[in-house]
Amino acid sequence: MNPHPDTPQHDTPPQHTTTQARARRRRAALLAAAVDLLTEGGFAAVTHRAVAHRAHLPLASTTYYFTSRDQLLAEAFAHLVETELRTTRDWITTHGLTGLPHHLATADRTRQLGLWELYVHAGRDPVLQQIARRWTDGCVHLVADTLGLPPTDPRARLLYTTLSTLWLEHVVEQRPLDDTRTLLTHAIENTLKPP
Amino acid sequence: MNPHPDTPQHDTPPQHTTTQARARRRRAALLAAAVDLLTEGGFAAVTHRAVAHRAHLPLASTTYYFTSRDQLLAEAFAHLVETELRTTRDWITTHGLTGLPHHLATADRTRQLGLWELYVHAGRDPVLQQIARRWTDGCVHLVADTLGLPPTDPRARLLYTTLSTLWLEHVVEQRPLDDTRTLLTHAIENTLKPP
DNA sequence: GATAAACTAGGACACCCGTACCACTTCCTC
DNA sequence: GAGGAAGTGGTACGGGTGTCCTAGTTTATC
Repeated sequence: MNPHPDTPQHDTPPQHTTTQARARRRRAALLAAAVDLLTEGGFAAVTHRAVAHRAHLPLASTTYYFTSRDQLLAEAFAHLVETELRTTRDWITTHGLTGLPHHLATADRTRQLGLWELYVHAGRDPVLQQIARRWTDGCVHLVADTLGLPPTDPRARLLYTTLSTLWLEHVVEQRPLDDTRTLLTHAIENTLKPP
Repeated sequence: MNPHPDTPQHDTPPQHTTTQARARRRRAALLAAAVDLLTEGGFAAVTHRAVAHRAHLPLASTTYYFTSRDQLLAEAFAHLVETELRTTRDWITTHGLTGLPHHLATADRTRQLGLWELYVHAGRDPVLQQIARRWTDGCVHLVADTLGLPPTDPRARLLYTTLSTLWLEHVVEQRPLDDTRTLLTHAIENTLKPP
């Protein structure tokens, strides 16, 4: 939460931290800045200069710690996916699947937009594509766990497809939340009832 | 299909066409070029220069016929949506819903990617957002018609959510087509069987 | 303490971008 | 036919981009 996690101290160089630790912190700061920019302004907002400026680091640090912008984006995507999976898992375990619409309503919309933006972009980049698959698999696994089904159960897979679209539509089109809620309960009933 | 629909003829100006018709053709050529570029290289590929070059027209023509790049993108999106809806409707009426995976397999993947890319981007632009809503509504309507349901039937809405995700995943993640097929048949059975 | 390695910081390069400008030609209206 | 509007095409401007280069500083290893 420190806004200046590693501002260079020209006058008083750090003493009780090794430079390696400092470098690690800087790299993490750059990554966090990239994620933030991605969620705020979308894909095009993640530029070397913007990232460096956000992290309070010189421009060249971005090319030093990341070989290219693509690599930076890939790592940012992976980071975002992991964070989002963990957050959603926590939320579901305490509130259940039916509470998801409320989660959608309270969550940061631009953040979700950035995630989806990168997801679609993954269709044009093999590296990102692999992360996108991990994302889908993680979500399906999450749904299966919540329903007490094996991860390969097609019912979990199907319910996730509905969940996914409802989520995407909520983020992109900003449809009324009540419709999403009723549709979701419909879907859950459908997948569990007809044995 | 003519690669040079309106190449300027410096030496022999057109005679049997008025300039207004020529201008209309030029505008359409620019729009088509924008759609092509969008589907090929994604969002960032649609630049004034690239569009003009693709349409074999001078750079300034893009700013003459479109007030800004945003307007050009919006019109390209609308055009793409309309075309895609019509194409899919034709396909479904002749092959049925269960044949959709085959349609996905044969359709131009990059084109679909461009469509989704723009769809997600619509979350950041109110004008595009409206087009995105029209797209979803059109798809739901299409599904409802095929199933013989009223357009407001939640079952059509739900089936579309599954369809949508399967489609998106196929385009982005390139999952094996067989899984998509079996999941789709599952979903169709689920939505129609359990009254 | 010397030497190599890692890191920092600023600037520069070449490129592409959206858009504006300006002569020029062609068409439509009176 | 005259004059204004519409359309055409080449170019310039200011700005932002990814990446590279280089000189300086700090740290780790011998």
